[in-house]
Amino acid sequence: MSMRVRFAPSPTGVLHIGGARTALYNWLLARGAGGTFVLRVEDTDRERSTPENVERILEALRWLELDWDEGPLSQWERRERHAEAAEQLRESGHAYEDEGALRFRVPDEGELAFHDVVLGQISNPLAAIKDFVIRRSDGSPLYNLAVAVDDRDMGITHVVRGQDHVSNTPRQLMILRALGAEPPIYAHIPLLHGPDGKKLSKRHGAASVQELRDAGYLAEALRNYIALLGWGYDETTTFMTTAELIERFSLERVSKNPAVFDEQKLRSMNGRYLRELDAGELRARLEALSGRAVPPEAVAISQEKMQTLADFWPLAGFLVDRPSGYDEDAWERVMGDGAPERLRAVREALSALGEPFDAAAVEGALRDVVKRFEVKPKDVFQPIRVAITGTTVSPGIFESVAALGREETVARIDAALAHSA
RNA sequence: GGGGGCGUGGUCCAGCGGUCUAGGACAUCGGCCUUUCACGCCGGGGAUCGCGGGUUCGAAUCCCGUCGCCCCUACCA
Repeated sequence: MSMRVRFAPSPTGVLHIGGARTALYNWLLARGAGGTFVLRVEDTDRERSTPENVERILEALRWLELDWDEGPLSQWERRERHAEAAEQLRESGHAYEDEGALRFRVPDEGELAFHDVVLGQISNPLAAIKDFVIRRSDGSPLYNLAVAVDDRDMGITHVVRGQDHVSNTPRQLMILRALGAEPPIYAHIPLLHGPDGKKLSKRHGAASVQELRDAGYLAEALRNYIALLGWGYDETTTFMTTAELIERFSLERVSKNPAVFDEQKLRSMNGRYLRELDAGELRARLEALSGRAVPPEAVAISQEKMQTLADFWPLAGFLVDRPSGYDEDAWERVMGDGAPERLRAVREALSALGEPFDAAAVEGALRDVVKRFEVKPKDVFQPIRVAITGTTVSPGIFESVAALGREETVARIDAALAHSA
């Protein structure tokens, strides 16, 4: 029997990080074993389970590059099967009618034990589980029934889901057993918390893959980071390609305790992925995210300084648009005594510069000015930086000036000079 | 209340009875580099492994208790 794992997101239209990690673990498991990764929707809430919401989830999964082999089967298509199973359970005496709803009968005593791949042996006294509703009075199925029936019908062999479902497992096991079905292998992975120890939510900043994508994170970096949230390969490995992740991932090594999502670490890892990207590829991604054309030189001089694609704009956006104004703080600090005079000298030097107007030539001209005025390099460079970018933070000044071009640089210096007057 | 699960520096992960004076990453601090910010490199601080017992020559690692946190206990998923 080949492995079949399934991911069943809650179709709220937003793929939360926790859900993304669950999907990733399922996907890694299936890919690593040459098995099948399938999707399905089992949320019976009509408000949530809309085609639009489901499509948004699928988009997020596609962006993460977690391809699936089938599905998702919509909840509504399987309604018949759920109804049949409920009826079967009623007829066999495993369930009974209670004020219109159908309840599953749980024995008053006894013990239900099962093996969990990450948690080990888990045992529950049945006395602690009340008879539970499996079909509402309006005839619609409830979660525990739907899951059990779907797992059976789809031949699911491995169920990897959040630890909040541990307590539901005995109920699903009882339904499966009453239906005469073979139970799958269960693995419950730890939950994700925000920095305050509470369940991760929007209050904690970016909490969905859609938000992370828009914030300029790379899918491959996110996969790497998320994989490490509850799993580790060995003592020292942090960076792994997706191929390595697939090869090395195993449920047995998944941690048992809840993890806290730390965007700073994601940023740091993303920065490294960004730096290792081919410049052309990075440019393509910047353009895809922003929908704007990005000059190759702008990418080249800012690549080593960004951590996310969004960082590009404050860093090198001055090469695309003329800054709308000057950062007040920066202006104060840099445009003090003598700065205008030095800027004028820079202006003349650059104007007089021959071709090619490249970083090396610009450096020569600017260092001449430094020498002539007998000041520190930054006394010349920082005013230029503020003049052309509006701030004190930018890529290297020679590269920046060369990338901007003589004409535009001079124009911006003139504008700054006018502003200081 | 009942049931279940978890507990290693601020965060994530490693550690599975001795090689642990507990390792790596992020964060933090200091230094180098230097035109800013980063990157990179070097170095530092920070954990009596929740706490208390026990087993053992020896425990972060095994056992018991205790405390804390989380989950389920819905005609939510």
